[in-house]
Amino acid sequence: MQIITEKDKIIIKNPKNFDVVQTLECGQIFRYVINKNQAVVFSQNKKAEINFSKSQIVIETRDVNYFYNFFDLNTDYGKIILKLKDDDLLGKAIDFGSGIRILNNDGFEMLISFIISANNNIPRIKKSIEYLCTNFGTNMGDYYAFPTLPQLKKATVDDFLHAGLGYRASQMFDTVQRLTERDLQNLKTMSDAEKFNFLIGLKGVGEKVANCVLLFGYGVKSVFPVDTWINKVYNKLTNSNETNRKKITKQLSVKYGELSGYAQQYFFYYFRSKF
DNA sequence: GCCCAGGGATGCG
DNA sequence: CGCATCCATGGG
Repeated sequence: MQIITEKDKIIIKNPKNFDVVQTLECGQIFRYVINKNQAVVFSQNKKAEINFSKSQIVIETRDVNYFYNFFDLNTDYGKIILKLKDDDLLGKAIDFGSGIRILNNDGFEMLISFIISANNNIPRIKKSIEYLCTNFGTNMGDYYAFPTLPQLKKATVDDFLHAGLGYRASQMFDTVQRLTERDLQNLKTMSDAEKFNFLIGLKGVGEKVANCVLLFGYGVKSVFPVDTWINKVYNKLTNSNETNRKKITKQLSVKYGELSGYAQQYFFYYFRSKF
């Protein structure tokens, strides 16, 4: 595929391993709208409008550099797929979702989003996040930005309840109040293990949520988040009835190593779509 | 009414 | 440690 960048536009001709719908609907992002051959995607305070067809993807945005990296356009997914495709379990999932790319999203936005995601469903997660944006994020004119940490510190437990967080409201309040902007800066310089340990120390963050934040918010591809779907996948593929997600997480991340995050997304998208 | 959703916190042994 | 139970909320 050929990538051409202009002042406020990224043009991708003959896209390979880049399917806009698959990339947006594989569960890694909650702020987007798809309408036929168009999509709008939000990250932090930024927006990108996308027109796509089989032969071309055009991304229009005021933040070309940001979204070039956001859509991971420096990564060769053909190579990744080549390494993973031999795997006995993964072949079909990759055939089904070969256009998935793992977005380089914002760490704080992923942290808040995936705290909300715990024991929740995607439509409701989207609603809650939308509520937080419109009530605490900056008005950008035709949309609201994702709230910054200082903005979200103004939210009360009741606000989080109104956002539909349920029992996660108090956890969210605790974490938002405790987090400092220095923490967010420090996170960027920590090792992967240090990041993980810091994250699971926060209320509402366990192993799965921490791994999602690492994978989608900090570009750590060696983690394998195990949710209810991956749990089902694992049991189906191994013909078992394992419920210990820690065991599953360890086994799968050992099996797929540095490519765990990619493998996880192919599995998740395939099984959630088909079953 | 029951079961489920991109699970985590808590308590108990 | 490992394990069971509980947790708001909305949709099917």
